[in-house]
Order: sequence, then structure tokens, then C-alpha cells
Amino acid sequence: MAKNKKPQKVKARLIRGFNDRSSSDIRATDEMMGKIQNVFELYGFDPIETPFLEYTDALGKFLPDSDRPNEGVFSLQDEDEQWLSLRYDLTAPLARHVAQNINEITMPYRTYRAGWVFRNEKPGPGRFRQFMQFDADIVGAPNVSADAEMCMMMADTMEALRIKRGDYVIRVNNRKILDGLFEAIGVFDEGQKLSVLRAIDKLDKFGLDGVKLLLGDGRKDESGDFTKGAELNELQIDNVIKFCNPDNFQTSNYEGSLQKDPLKTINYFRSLFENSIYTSGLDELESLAKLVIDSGYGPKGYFSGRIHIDPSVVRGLEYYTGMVYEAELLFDVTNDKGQKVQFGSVGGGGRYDGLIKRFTGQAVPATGFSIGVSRLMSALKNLDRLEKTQMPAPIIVCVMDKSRVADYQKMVMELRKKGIRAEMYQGNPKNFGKQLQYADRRNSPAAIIAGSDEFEQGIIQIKDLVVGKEASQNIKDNEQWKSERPGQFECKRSELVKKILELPAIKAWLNK
RNA sequence: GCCGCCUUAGCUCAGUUGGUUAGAGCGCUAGAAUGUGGAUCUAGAGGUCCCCUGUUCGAUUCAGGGAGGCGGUACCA
Repeated sequence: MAKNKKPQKVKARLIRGFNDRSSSDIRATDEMMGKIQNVFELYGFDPIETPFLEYTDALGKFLPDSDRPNEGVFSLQDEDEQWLSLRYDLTAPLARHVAQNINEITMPYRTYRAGWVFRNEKPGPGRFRQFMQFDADIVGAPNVSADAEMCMMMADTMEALRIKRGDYVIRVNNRKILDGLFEAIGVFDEGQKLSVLRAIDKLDKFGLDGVKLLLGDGRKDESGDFTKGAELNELQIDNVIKFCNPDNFQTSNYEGSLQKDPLKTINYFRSLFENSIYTSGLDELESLAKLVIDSGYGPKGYFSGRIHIDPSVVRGLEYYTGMVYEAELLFDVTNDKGQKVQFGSVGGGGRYDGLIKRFTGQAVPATGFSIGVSRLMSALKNLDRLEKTQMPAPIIVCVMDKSRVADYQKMVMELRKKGIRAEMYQGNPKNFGKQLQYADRRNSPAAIIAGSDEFEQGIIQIKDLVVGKEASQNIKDNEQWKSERPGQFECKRSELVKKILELPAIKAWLNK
């Protein structure tokens, strides 16, 4: 039997969780990031950039009691056998940068940065293994006012991205009140604490009933998989539910409608438990709430949904020490297949007073947040809330006569000088029809046609492809289509730029 | 990690109750029409039917294992 004579073809494939980005995606993302950047600059933040790779120990990602990095990060060993890892967020590298340059940096240090981060974990809807984050941090700012400012900036950023007030919410919590809760209900085992926190974190996903199950024996999901619970007793469960049940949030009448009142809510929480860490967390939340309200970001006179106190916000468990906050979208998101998808938060952050101390031994208080640009992009795409920047395709100068290439290039140059995208056809010019087909498929606004006839007379043909496209709908017969040459007109060679500038498609773009 | 569904042409998908040559639409290439896009017509290229092992005279089809994709769930800085 004959063996495979064909050479094995290499299979073109992407690593899962990694994606190619289309031109329209890149343009939309750039535009989005420009808007975010404007807000951050306005708030007085300056950019900084760190590399993709860091020493694994600087990221704090060695497994305990092991000389191997955590599996969740992409890691490799350098020639000298030191472990390197791709950054998994932008905060750990910032802490390294600050620690390394602490003498040159003026505190409080307001800084922002955007970049790709990498996580070696299973991708999900809107979750990738390489994705873009946009961070802002204030380093060397110990006060709640810094946290409040971060929350307000996050709200302003959402609105700069044309996410309407009411379509998003910034939810704020303080880790100290969670610690106070554990003290109050008598949970001291670290593992059990984690289970409780995770259960609370699932409130928006599974509702109160789901959380109850997770606090108790456990919960079975739709696919039949079982999650073990925190195994609290009934009294403890009751207390936790009282703590995170949104129905217990207190309301006030603002401008004729009942809205959540953060100050009343905080008083309600004060009545639940009493211990020093719990109270100090609530004090911090209260001063944040007051600042936010005084600055016009709270409920008074506004829809209530801008900045909320919400004890079910947990965030990551690793380095946050006080305030934590999270930006969440409130509208439904469906994927390409029309299935409704759990979207969750598009950004978040908090106070990390201990992160820089790892390097310097000296406590440097810091607070910051991170926007998941890639996730936010897919949500906005979904919502059709992206501005469609219609970067027009280039004008195509057709090649009719190979000996005239220099002349064609000259036309292209003239157009480019005026800021109009233009190119000479670089494919095989043998078939003239192909050139127009190319222009058509690229959605070019116009094609320039000049052969020996035109050169002799000192003219060119300009074909307005937009006009032609419209005309084509009513022409069924090819003879007619060809003889009419819809959208095509001739002009003097010297009028090339002038006539192109008069095309409606070009005018519309230049007026933007 | 665990659970469910899925995997046939570049794309979307049919189909083979186990049989010789595996199909469609779209897309692509060429021609009708060599200086005019769209529509139309004609022809052509393109397949290890996800992989491995087993059962069988014979496996794309059946069985077992694996990989990949999607979704849920867990973990998540």
C-alpha cells in the first residue's frame, strides 16, 4: 500500500485562550483605551510601563514549600535557572517598580498603565489567557479619600465609555468588616473563612438560596457537579445571610423615589455585630460613603446606582488589606450563539498596604484598580455600544500600463499628502477586472483609472464605488452595467486631489 | 480539576443501519467577458470524516482510551 505521499501539513491553530485580533477590534480597543487614558490623565495620573516578564519571586508566585512557580502563571527558567513568569496582573510589577525606585518617586505617586497580562487557566466566556488590563494606582496614600477617589474615577471611566448611569455600579466593601464578621460569628479556621468568603462572593451568581447551601453542606450545579460547603451551623448561616442579604439594605426617599441609602445601610450593619475590627471597617466605609455623596457620586439627586456599599464584594483573597471595590455591568450579555452569559465584573481593585513592604520592609500604603479591557470590550461589542469608527478604505489607483508605475505612485503620493489613504494596486495587473474587484472588496470609496488613452489626453477616470454599489442593485443585465459605468467620471489629471476631496464618502470622513 | 454536549472541505453543516468514488451551500481559482466591480452561467481546486488502540474480510460510522472546542462548576492574583 502506498504511503502518504503528501507532506504532512502543519495544522494552523491557536493556543486556547489566545486570540488573533481583527483590525476592527484593534481600532475599537484603541479608541476605548484612549478614552480611559483621558479620564486618568485628567485625574492627574502619569503613565509607566513595566516588562511582560518578571522574576517569579518578585510576583510572589512560588508555591509554598516548593521551588516551582504557581501553575496559574506561565513560567520558564532562564539560562541561569532562575524562574521567570509572565505577569498575571499589573499591580505586582508596579509594586516591584515602586520598591526599586522608591527614592526617586514622589509620593503620593499617581500612576496608570495598560498592557497584556497572562493567566495559565481555563478560559471562559469573555475570559482569555492573554488579556488587556488598564490600571490606575495611588501609592503612598493612606487615607480613605484615596479609595473614594479611585471609585469616583472608575465611575467616570464607565461613563466616558458611554456606559449609561444605571447600566453599571461600583460596589464597595471593606475587608475589615468581613474579618469582624468572622470574629462575631466565631469562625476562626482559615479554610472555613475562605469557604465563607467564596460563598458570599457567589451571591450575585446563585442568589441567597445558593449562598445558604454553600454556607451549609454544599451545592450541586446544573451539570451535576457538587461543591462542598463551609459547614456553618444554622445560627451562623442566619447571621451571614443577615449580613449580605440585599433586602436588608436601607432605603431613603430621594426626589420622590425610594433608593438605597449607604449611610442608613451602614447604620444597619452597625446594629448587627460589635467588635473593634468590624467597627473600624464600618467607620472607613462611612467616611468613604460621605465623601462620595458630597462629591455627587452617591444617591442624593442621582440614580442610586453609581457607588454602592455592598458587603458581598469579596474580590481576590491575596493582597487586599482594606477597601475593595468592583465595577459591574448591570445589563444582560449574550454570546455569538445567542446564549445568555454570566458576565460578572469588568474591573476592580482595592487597598494593598502590604505589597511594597515585601521588597522594602517599609510599609507603603497603596490603593488602585484595574479595568479588564478585553472583557469590557466583548461586553460593549455585545451591547453594540461601540462607536463604529469607519476608517475608510484606501483609494485604489489601478495599474493599466506597467510602464507608468511611477505616474501611478505619484497620484498615490498626492493623495497621501492630503491625508487620504491611498495605494497603488500591487497584485498581478494582467486582469484589469481583478483590480476593481479588489477595490470593491476592500470597500474603497473610489478607484482611479488611467491607461494610455487617458495619459495621452492628460485626464484620469475616477470611479466612485459607493455610487456604483447603489446603482448595482437596480441593474440586472451585465451589458447595461458595463456600458453605464455607474459612478465613473473623468477629470483633468491636475484635478485628481480636488475631485477626490469632493467625494461624499471622503468629505464625511474629513469633517469628523 | 469535575460534569454535560460537540468534532466530517477555508466557513456553516448534511450523510454513511459498517462496503468500492463522502456531499450541499457559501467562499476560493479560472473562463464566458484580454480596459470596468455587482448579478448570472460554466468549469476546477480543496478531505488522514480529530487522534490512537481494539472488534471486523472491511471502520469516517461500533467499543475503549486520548486530544481539541463550547457551556456549566471549582480555583482565580
